[in-house]
Amino acid sequence: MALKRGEVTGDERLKRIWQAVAAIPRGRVDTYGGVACRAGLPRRARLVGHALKVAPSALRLPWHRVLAAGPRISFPQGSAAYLEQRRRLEAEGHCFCGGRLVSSARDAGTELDEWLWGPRKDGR
DNA sequence: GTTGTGACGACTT
DNA sequence: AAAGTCGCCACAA
Repeated sequence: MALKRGEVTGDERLKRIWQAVAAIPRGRVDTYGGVACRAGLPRRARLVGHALKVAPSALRLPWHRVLAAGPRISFPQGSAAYLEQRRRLEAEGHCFCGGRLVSSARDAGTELDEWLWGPRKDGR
């Protein structure tokens, strides 16, 4: 309807991204690239950021669990958003050092993949 | 239609 | 290790 270019405005993708973000379990974090990949949109990390920005608060998306590569918070250090995200992450059992998120499991050099989503043997 | 910017990431120098 | 560059795409001016 109403949309030209033979496609939607991207709302479908936004929903997909929101769904992927909502699927992040508590106490777990993911990166923009990871969310994009899970949403079926590889290389669209920026799109994920945009999706989160335009995401309605009514969705109750755990946006604070989405971090930039690093893992670090994408917001400028010291900004309100940065502090809030950090606080929420700490409330879920994460630790922060400087601009970097430090997990107790990561300390030994655990692979980021395992640290992020754990071993998935279903081969998916 | 072009340009710049952005809640990014990966690669290259 | 740090900075620069490119890719990718949506949106505002």
